[in-house]
Amino acid sequence: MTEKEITIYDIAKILAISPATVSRALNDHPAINSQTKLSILNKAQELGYRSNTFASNLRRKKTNTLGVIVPRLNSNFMSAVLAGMEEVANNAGYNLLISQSLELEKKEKANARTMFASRVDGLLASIAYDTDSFEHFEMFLGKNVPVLFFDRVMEHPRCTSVIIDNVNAGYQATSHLISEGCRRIMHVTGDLRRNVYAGRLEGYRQALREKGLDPDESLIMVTDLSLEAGRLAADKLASMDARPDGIFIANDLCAVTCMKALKEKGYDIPADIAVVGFNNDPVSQVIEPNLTTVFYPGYQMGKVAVKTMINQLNGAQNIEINDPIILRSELMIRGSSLKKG
Amino acid sequence: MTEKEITIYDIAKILAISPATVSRALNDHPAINSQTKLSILNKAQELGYRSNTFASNLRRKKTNTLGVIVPRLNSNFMSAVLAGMEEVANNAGYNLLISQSLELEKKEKANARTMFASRVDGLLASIAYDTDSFEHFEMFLGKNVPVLFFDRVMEHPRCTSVIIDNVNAGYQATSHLISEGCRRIMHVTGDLRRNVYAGRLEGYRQALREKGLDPDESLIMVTDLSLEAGRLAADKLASMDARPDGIFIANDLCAVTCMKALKEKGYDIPADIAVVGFNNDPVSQVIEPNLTTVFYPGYQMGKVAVKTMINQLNGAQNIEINDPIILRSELMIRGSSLKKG
DNA sequence: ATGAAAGCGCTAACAT
DNA sequence: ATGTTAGCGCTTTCAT
Repeated sequence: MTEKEITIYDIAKILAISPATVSRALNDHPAINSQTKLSILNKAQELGYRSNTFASNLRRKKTNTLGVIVPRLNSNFMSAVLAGMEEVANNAGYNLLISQSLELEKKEKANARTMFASRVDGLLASIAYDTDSFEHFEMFLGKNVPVLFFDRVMEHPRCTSVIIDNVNAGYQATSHLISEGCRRIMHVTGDLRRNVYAGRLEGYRQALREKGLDPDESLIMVTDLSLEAGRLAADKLASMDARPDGIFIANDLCAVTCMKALKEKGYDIPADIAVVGFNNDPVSQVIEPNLTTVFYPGYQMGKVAVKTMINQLNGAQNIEINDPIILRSELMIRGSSLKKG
Repeated sequence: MTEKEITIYDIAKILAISPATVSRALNDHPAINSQTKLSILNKAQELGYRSNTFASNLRRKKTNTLGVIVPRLNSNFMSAVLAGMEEVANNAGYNLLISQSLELEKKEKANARTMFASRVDGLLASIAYDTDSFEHFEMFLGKNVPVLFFDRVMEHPRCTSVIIDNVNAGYQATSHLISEGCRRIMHVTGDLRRNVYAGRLEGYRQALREKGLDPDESLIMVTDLSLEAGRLAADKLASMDARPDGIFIANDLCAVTCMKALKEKGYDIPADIAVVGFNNDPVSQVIEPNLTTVFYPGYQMGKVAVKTMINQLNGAQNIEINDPIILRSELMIRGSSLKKG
């Protein structure tokens, strides 16, 4: 039933030339007569030839595939990252093998193994909440397959990172709250093993210290940033004696749930309590008042990550020099934090 | 620099057996002595052997890769679908090559070409808003590569579909509004070339007719279901002489924006106007009042789609008998539609 | 500018 | 239960 696949031998035979010439023509080899090349290309087209990537991969020991492991696909941010990655990858002739860890180190490891077995040329990863070990990435380095981290990164001398300046973003968010008159600012964040959350917390502390506000550790709440966590944060806030007048939450979805809970409790946002989120998720513009948040360039991050990876694969990039690549983020000021108007 | 890759020949030589035996052992061939198998497996492990999928693919003319094309990755629904697909695929030894069309037929076609060139064993697709042509799927069928559609499907005698009963879901949603006392129900939907939207509209009409309510075509609004569309829907509703008392919107995100706009205009939801959405997106539980919506089993849909595909690939499924597979959906009744309490 | 030929690593038909 | 062998389709050195 299946139509026979056309190979370069078929084309060679018909054109009475050698397979080598056909292969060269198809790969745009310079030393091929342009007439010959043209006739080969035409014939290939006519016969519906498609190159057999396996034979090619087998021969060249390259897969032209990049593995991507993300915590979850279902965020606006990740979707933007992937769109950016795909664009650059496609243009450079690479495929993407994408998988999600669902925030579990265990699944992340399984994904990594699959990628390894598939012999991806490079691996791009953003790590799960609970990942501690680097071991599942080590095997790639062992085979000289570059590993690049983006957003949620691991420090490793041989791995490049593409990130935003989380410290600065946290600093901006907190400074903004302070400048709006907040003096007691709560911070809800995620697993501090992850750079993104540790950084934002650090920025929060910096801003407080700089303005002479004493960081009160009881105002810091480490959660899983789930919707439920947002509700819990509101409960905690409401139960405090010295009630906070501002709250900085490291994730918009969580922040939105928190806002909702606060409103139910009768708080006026921002008058009673100002709120700042993180991610510029669409919901930030759905909730009322609209949520002040930190935009971060997912699309660009995806593009930069893949570009960097491909440069490394092409040897254009010195792998020894792998300082983190830091992208700009931006505080989007909206109603939820504007006490002063 | 790169460590030498271990092949079955290396293992064979060390163990003084033939490569064929090694291959069989590694593939769990029944006719292999369990002692031999064990020693081969141990040695493989010890040497860090990994099978070369290209050589294997080349030989077997199979890639063990399924292509997946979705409109967008950034929805809760799609992310659930993909998680389901991944689980089944991984367990069956298949990889997933995932790409997004961003709702553009043009990109969908480009994605399809990439998948084709990558020789995926099967293609799973949910089609873009504006796709008219089937041509980019035809090439797969030409090579006997099965194509399965899920959620947003195209009718084709040789393609299986995995869907929910959109007509029934639309019927349930609308009937619910009617039973809550609504008499003039607006319907905001997406491109009617897509089964999901056409079906929901059909269900809406059925429910109205059944209750003796005359479907008023001016109450039907075809949009791109974007956030902006939600605002426009609210504007339209407010501008109508005979004002609707209920609205059924075929997408939660759009519904939420619409609700927000309605509340700004001073409408009381559900008293003035009852709202029903679609998808059971997390935002449906963030907006106030919580949004009544239709849950639909993404995770299960993904699992079923891949299972069906793999069955077809294994010849276990008769490809000629490909009635659509219909999954259950469920109306989640919440505050936004409860006029009667 | 083109060709001959070897070989990438694996699998499967056939043989024992 | 195990071995022999051919070949999947391509790329690439070496020759011409």
